[in-house]
Amino acid sequence: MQIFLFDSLSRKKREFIPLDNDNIRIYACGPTVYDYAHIGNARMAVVTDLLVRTLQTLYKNVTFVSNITDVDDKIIKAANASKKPINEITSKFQKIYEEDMENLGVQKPYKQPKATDHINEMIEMIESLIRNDCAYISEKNVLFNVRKYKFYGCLSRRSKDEQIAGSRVEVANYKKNAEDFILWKPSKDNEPGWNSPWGKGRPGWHIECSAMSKKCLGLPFDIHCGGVDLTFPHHENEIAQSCSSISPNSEPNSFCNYWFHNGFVTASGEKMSKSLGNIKLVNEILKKYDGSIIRFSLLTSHYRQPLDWSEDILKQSKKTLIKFKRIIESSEPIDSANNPKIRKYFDDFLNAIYDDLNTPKALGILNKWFEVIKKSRSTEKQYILASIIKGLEILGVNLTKIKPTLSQVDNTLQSRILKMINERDEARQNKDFKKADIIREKLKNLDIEIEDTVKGTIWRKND
RNA sequence: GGUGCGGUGGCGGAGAGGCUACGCACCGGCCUGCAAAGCCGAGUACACCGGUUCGAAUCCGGUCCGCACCUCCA
Repeated sequence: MQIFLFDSLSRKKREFIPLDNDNIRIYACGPTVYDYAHIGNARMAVVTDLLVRTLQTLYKNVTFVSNITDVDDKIIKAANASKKPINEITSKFQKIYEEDMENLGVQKPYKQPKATDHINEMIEMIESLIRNDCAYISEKNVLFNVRKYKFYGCLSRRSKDEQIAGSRVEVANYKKNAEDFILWKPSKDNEPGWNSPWGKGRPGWHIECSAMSKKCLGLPFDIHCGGVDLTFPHHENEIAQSCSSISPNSEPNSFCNYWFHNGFVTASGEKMSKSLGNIKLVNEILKKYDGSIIRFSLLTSHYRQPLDWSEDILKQSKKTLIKFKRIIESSEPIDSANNPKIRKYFDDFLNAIYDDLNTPKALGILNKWFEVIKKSRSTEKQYILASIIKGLEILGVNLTKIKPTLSQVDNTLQSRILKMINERDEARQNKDFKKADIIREKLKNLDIEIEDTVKGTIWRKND
């Protein structure tokens, strides 16, 4: 079985062929830690994590590196606004990010390099670019000369002239060409700065990923991941820098072999933005829904498709997962390790995932199996069930923590509910169904749903 | 203006020339004091207009609409 991935550079689905079978190397542009992570950040992390897990089914060693951007204009702004030191902001939000992602079942990257720990590597790379005549110094800035890289635009497919024509950005007068981008810029007094051959300054945005991917993985590596919005200019510039630092006009694949981009998350069909006030924070959603439900929701559509986020997706996912949880918990577990009978079913699932991570198709297969299990009494059904469990494992969905409800009910309300249920049970025993129904109605008004089972009456709070 | 992605049943969402996924909701039935849950069953679809073909949601041409990027942004 082979894995196929859509490569944004060639815009084709390509079979994944590792550069080194014994070590698969992946890099993903990680978060800028200046605020809470939103659902878009989460999609990127979850999808990349799924890619890693998928590769791990076929390859023993998968080295996944994802950076933390801890020096940036937005961070400086956030620090000034809150009047707190920069590292207090970045360490706080890095911690929150890591906790949130852990809740979503995202495995920790093998390495999580911080930009501020790699200033020297960035300076070295900038020096090599100057040496290779691809960068120039202008008014204490160091800029990359886009005209010196003949493949510039290969990823985003933009011609330079067209770009300039429609550009909304004002061209700084220290640039030779409008598209040239900053590698190093002087720091103002109140900004963080490092000594460099060009004076006290700080790095431009793009150079960090080039420097850290090279340092942590070596060049070239297998797959570079990120959100589609990063295609231009961030990834385009990374290619230009990384390749030009090797030697002028190095081919794009001297940097990395596959480009993996995930689609955007929107809210009510529009981009999440602070001005619209429609940013959905992972931290907030986690208060109401288990991380596995959020993760599952993110996987209900294909990773390259746009995803319009809504509470409906969460509700539906929750239902589906509770359905799976019930059937799994009511069945006897079997040892699933390398059982050929399981393999037979499980390969169907794997094939869907191996086909450019087609999670909706894979989920469809899981649901079909679910139907089979319901109808079948044969021993075959336990193999199918084991396949469902294995499938959910690949998806990184952990059912153990999912409860029918996550809503908090305080003790007073709880005892009140139990009292009412007792009253109702008494009424039912006395065949006073009218009274019983009135009590149920009252509970319903408190958002409490009840269910009479053989084991007695159970209740849950509706979200 | 340029670049890219997309428009599939009430909703979500795969598929990519004949096998018309899948889930949620809805409807009918079983079960139940009644509900709920569970089970059984039915229906509804490929933005529009042309063309190719025995056959198109899928290929070709055109039209309309939506979103994103081109500026920090996952």
